[in-house]
This record gives sequence, structure tokens and C-alpha cells, in this order.
Amino acid sequence: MADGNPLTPAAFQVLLALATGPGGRAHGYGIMGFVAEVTGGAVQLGPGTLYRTLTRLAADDLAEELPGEDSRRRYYRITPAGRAAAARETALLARLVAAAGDAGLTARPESA
Amino acid sequence: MADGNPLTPAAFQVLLALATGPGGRAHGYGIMGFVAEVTGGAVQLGPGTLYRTLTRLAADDLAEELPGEDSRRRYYRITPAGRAAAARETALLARLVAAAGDAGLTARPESA
DNA sequence: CTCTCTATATCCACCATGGATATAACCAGG
DNA sequence: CCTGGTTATATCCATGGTGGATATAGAGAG
Repeated sequence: MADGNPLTPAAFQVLLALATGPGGRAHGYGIMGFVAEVTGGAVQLGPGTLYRTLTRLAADDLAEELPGEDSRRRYYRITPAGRAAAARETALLARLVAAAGDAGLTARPESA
Repeated sequence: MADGNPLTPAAFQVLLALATGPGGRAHGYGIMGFVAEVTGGAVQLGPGTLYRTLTRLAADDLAEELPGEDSRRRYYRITPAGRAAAARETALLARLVAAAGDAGLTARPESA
């Protein structure tokens, strides 16, 4: 998972939340809300997926914990390697979205 | 999986291949090549994932088999429900890509 | 005739996901 | 002061999606 392979959906969404958060950092519970918001409620990470993904990202050096930020919250920041991986995944998704557009999969199907 | 929930990556990619294929149809082995091509080799569906996904899509009425097309190949076509699901997924991915762009995750990180 | 490529199919191990559950701190209200 | 709701993290478990190995078979090339 620390290689050049595609990220899991959850891993990408968490990295996106970290990159979007103020100061390039975010904490677990806030990430849940962010992902739900940016996906219009279509994706709602469960706590199992969330904290497991954060642990995996940290182990793979795609994110790092910021100690001592807050007593109750554990903040994480995206690393340069995490940015690279997320950028790679973004390019892949953009390619798929573009291909879907070419195939007429963007508009409502009943308009055809 | 037949509801309004997000599609798995493999399911989306297969539906995209079906929608892109000439006549809106494609066969299993051709789908493997298409997905590898459109993702620049980043995604290579294994046969297990591929045929299992096709079976699941057919069971969920997102794709249907076209019988008697070819003796050796089994062709599948995307259904209207499949188009709707793929279009929904495309919109979700486009939203994530746009959010990634806002977060500066599109360009190469060392160019900043 | 054999080897390779195309093509489909099934089985299995791995692990990502989501939900349930537990714990604890903080805050508002009675 | 105590209680309930919200924030927040953590772990466990069942489900199932993914990928690789394996098997089978027809077609075409040498």
C-alpha cells in the first residue's frame, strides 16, 4: 500500500480531508464529517474504516500524527508522499471521469 | 448493491467499459484490456474480480448478457439502471476530483 | 502436432469496509 | 452535583470485494 498502487477509496478520501483541512491537518472525527459533506452524504465512513485507515496511512508514511495538538483530539497531517499518492489517485480518477463523459455517463440517462 | 449506494471501483470500471464498447456491449476479456488501457495500466482487473463483477452486475440488473453473439465470447450490455448508477458514480468521483483540485492535489507536488 | 494466445470459470487467501460496542471527556440543564 | 447528549477515539467482528492461482478449451501460428 506504500507503493505506487491505487489507494483505496477510504484512504483517498481521508488524504483529501487532511489536505483540505486548515493547516493541512485534521482529526478523525472531523474527517468523518468532511467526507460526508464533500460526497453529499453518499459516503459515510464508519469508525472502523476511519481509524484503521489513519493507522495504515501513518504506517505507510502517507500521513503523520501531530502530537500534543489537543488533549482529546488526535491530529494528522498529510506527508509529501501522501500528497504524491493522492495526486496520482486524483489523476486516475480524473481519467475515469473523462472517459465516463466520453461514454455519455455524466448526464441523466433519460435525457438521451 | 442494486440500491443508490456507490459502486465498487471494479463495478464502475466494468460499466464504463460496457458503455464505451461499440454498440454499448463488450465481453469479459476485452474489458480487462480496456480497463488497463483507460487507467494507463494502473488498474488491472484479475479474472476473479472481472467475472464475479459481471455476474453481480447482471444479478443487480445493471448489465445484461447478450446471448448468441459469439460462440466463444460472452457479451454484456449496460442497462438503463446501469447507466444511471454509473452516472451517479461519475458525479461522485467528479466531486472528489474537484475537491482534490481545490486542495492542490492535481499537480505534481514538487512543482509547488 | 504443439505452443501460445484468447476466453471463460472457479476457488482461495487476504484485507478493506461498515457496524456494533466500549470508553471517556466536555458541556448544558435541572 | 449529577445526568444526559455530543464529541472523540478505539477495538472487534461479519461481510464481502479483490487478486492470484488454477483449470479448461478453442483458435491460429509455426
